[in-house]
Amino acid sequence: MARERKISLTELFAQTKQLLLEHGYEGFTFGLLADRLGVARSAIYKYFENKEELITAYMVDEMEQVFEKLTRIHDFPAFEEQFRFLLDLILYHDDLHEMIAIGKKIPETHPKVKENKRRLAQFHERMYDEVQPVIQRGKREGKMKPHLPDRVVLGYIFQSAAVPHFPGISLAEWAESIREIIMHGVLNRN
Amino acid sequence: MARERKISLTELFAQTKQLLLEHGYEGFTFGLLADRLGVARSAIYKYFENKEELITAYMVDEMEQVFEKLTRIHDFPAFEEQFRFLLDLILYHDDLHEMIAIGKKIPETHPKVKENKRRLAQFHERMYDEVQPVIQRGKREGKMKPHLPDRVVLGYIFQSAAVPHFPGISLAEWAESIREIIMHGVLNRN
DNA sequence: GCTGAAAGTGACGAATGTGTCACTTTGCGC
DNA sequence: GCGCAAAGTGACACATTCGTCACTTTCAGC
Repeated sequence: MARERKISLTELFAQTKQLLLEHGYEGFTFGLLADRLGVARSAIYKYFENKEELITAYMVDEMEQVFEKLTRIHDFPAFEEQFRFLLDLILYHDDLHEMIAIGKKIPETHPKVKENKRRLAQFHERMYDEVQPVIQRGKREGKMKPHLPDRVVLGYIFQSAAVPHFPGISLAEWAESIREIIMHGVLNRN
Repeated sequence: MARERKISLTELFAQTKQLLLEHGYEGFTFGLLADRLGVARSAIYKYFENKEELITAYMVDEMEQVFEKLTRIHDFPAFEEQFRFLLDLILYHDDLHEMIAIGKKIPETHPKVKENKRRLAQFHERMYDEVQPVIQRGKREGKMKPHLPDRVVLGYIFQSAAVPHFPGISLAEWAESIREIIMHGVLNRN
């Protein structure tokens, strides 16, 4: 019973992501976004009251997708496979941690923003809950060093996605190297 | 033959760093900085023409200090000590990589900015040149895995500083864990 | 004390971002 | 076709940042 949409939510979130990565949270404006979508700035206000709400909504959406993928970790029977899956998921998702950093800066101006941030924090916890058993299983089976704190191991794996890509080194080679370092370190076994 | 300074360059750079970490490049303004320094905004223009110039100048200053420390790596005779020194330097300098990321966003509006960015890039190269021999020495002495690309190893070590600190885990314990992972990985030797 | 030069101030016009609102456009159900 | 409601537009008032400039303050040397 209404006019056809010019703005697709998918496209809007995609461009939001792009702009956030390029300009950071404070450099993100409705004007920039509207230009990219080929639409008037005021049109975006039909969907989101301000940039805090829009950005947190985008992040919830992104988190949902990643979480969805992550839960498939339980489809693998062996620890080694689970660990490998986790590393792949994170290494080929290298912009997530930047988003997390940006998320921390968003002030809770409106109730909707507060609600979105609450959901984000919840996702974070749920992801941790999902993965920690894998880590503990690795320790229990004697495959992972027991004295390393779980949170540090997870934070470490997560952060590895941010290691810069250098020209001359392919993505696959890069990922393989990072995976090897996480598992066995840079030094030879003495 | 002039009036006493109210603005100290040291203090100015310190607050610049603070503000950059809190608000990012695009959220940094002369107004914010002037407030923190207890000075009029226009006073800062006596020293820097705009924020690009100020920020790049600060970064050059910071880089100089880090580089200065880094060169002491050659004071250590053994590879193990050099490697340990490198890790300590980076792990206890955990905001550097954020600065690098910010540096990439700065547009070259003025000649002075261009010059500063040139010097920054040069520092980057010089730091790499300083450390690469250590990596190669480790490989030559059979202590480091030869198939890992030098740049990935260095990028990796550098990036490790960004692993988040969790409450309940002391800085020392954190650093010790990270160091262990970099050297030998998270898995037990099968 | 007078002077000159560096240090700092306050106010201005220009540019950009924000949120809102009256308005137009579009398409579905009747 | 008519009407209605959702989608999108353009302009307005307000706030913030930017760079500049004429001005005042301070202090060292004469």
